[in-house]
Amino acid sequence: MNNKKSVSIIDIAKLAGVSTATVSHVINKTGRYSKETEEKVKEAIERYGYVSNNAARSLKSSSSHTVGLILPNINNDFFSSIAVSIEQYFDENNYALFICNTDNDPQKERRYFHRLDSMRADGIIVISCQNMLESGLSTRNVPIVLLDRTPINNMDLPIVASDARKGIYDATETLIKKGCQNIIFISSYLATYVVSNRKDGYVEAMNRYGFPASRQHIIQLDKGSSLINAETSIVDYIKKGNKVDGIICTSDNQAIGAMAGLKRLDLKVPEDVKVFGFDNQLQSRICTPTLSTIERDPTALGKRSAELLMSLIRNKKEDLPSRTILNCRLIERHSTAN
Amino acid sequence: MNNKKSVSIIDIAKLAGVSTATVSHVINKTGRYSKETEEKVKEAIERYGYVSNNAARSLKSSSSHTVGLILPNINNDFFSSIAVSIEQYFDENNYALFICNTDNDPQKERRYFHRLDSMRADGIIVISCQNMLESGLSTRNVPIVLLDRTPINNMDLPIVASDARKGIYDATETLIKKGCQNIIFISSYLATYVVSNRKDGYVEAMNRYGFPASRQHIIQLDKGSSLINAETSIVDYIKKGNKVDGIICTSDNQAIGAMAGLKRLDLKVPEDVKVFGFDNQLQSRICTPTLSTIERDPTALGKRSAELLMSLIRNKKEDLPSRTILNCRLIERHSTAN
DNA sequence: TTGTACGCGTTATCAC
DNA sequence: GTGATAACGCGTACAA
Repeated sequence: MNNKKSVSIIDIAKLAGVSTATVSHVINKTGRYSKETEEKVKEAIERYGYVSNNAARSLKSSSSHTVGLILPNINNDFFSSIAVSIEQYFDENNYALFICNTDNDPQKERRYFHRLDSMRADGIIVISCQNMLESGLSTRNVPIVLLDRTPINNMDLPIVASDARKGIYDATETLIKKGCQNIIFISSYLATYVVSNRKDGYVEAMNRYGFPASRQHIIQLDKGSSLINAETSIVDYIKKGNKVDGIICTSDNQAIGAMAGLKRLDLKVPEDVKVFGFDNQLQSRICTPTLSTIERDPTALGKRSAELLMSLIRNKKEDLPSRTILNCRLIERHSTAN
Repeated sequence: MNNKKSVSIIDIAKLAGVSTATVSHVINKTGRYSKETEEKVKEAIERYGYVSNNAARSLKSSSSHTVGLILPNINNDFFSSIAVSIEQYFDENNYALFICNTDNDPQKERRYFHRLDSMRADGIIVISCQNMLESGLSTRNVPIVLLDRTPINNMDLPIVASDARKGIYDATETLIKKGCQNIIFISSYLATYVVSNRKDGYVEAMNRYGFPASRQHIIQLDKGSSLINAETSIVDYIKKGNKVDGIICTSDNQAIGAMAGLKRLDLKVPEDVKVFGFDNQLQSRICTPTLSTIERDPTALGKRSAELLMSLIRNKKEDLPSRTILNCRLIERHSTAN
């Protein structure tokens, strides 16, 4: 279309008075050539601003030196931190990262899969928004690593995730040990498999200490702003006569919303109700009172998954862990103080 | 490497008993063919999970149906909102968006430019981290749109940005009209061209109303956490004996840090000091007191730049605005109340 | 509806 | 040890 000016390897070869093979060798530092021709070629490349055509390179090598990251929403601290971490790793290793935002739309996830496949991506890291993966994700044998979310049928793909179950368990246990008797669980609208781990952690801890954790102790929010939904939900819940002196949330925003609701009801945090958020997002340090929360380590998650994918790309399939589960860390702030 | 299974158009042609040309036509809905052959071809594609090879397609057409977005840091609400907006636009138009994170590193920005060039991107949107663009950014005539930040030499590239100068001017004027006598300006460590617009807005408003706006009224933060740096800077500044009853910041985090510093000095917001943030990030609604701020509209910025780029890609160079400047909106909350 | 030249870089083979 | 020649990968588009 608009690329009359495009300079190809052939032009460089002519200008340097050598063959295209030699130019290729100089560029890739393969094969043998004299210092002299190296100079000539490099000068020609410099003078004419030649940039090699990756399309041609990918066509021949069936590899684009590109890796895809499919995620639900970059507009989220946790995911974007993961993305930054992965991007850094691959940049250092001379791979480009293609970030694909699915907006939590399974259709879009599938489309991006095909596109990555089609552009000969060398590997894919997926934070899936699907409960169940389809078979035949990729026509070729592209290495795939599942990150954070683990669809029911993992299809033997390696997984890197954080132990949210354990994190929530610890948080719940902490509240119990601080004397809370009526701890409820607030969870997002998201597909069950995402939150089921977290709910399990809550239920396990409650049962372990002889507290009930039935359906009425669990508030499932509607889709929309978790901050606002949590606020109205907690107000409704307490107005109905339910007792609450502890809340475990599946996000910091839910917790902040819940605290706003409690304030409207003249309940004090942490004196009357203790609250745990999830993810240690910036706002947990800024809200009043400051929010205790559960930290997953997005940087570590990103790095681990990137390393794993790189090993797969390099064909070292042996000795690779099929599941890498990183611990969460409790961060106690004012919202759960005694 | 690892793609023994890769199915090409040739395989499909053989299996359907037609030529590759016909397969290509069926896929692209070009040319004419019978319903019958269409069925055969589609079935073969389905059965063998054929995915067309974009590398070959790009090689031939010199276009990848891919657009690049180069930005300083996805791990930032403002930029990631822009990215989401742009991604949606291109997804609807059947283009893939390649998001490139430069980490504010000019070297990396250049590398990504080359890579996009090399992979035959059809267009590029850049939020540059460079004061000055180099010439010869692209070997080919790739359409480029500058977004948000406007390097000194814009090289006649179209620009989409928000009128931060006017936004800051309005905020400053608002504080003046509320009776503030000693308004200072806190700006980030960033390269001057990014903040110079904003500083201009502050200086203009101050001068307009006869207030001094000299170097000592401007605090330039060091690199690092703006939240923490703003806190310590404002404490130092006031301890030195400087009077302050109004603060204009170039980010919400700076404002929140500044408010923390004021609290340490037992100064009350908004009674003793009124504070304006910038960007209307989530935390401005959550902090105490809630923060007045200046909103740019990332979604609109993204959409406008995407539309503009699309027009350029479609070769409609006429009648396109070389500068698109969107207004900012003041959002007044508790930190500037009377 | 098909045959086929083309786009461009890679790499194995061959020549000096 | 240096370098050239040419086949190859795969989809597109024009001529037939």
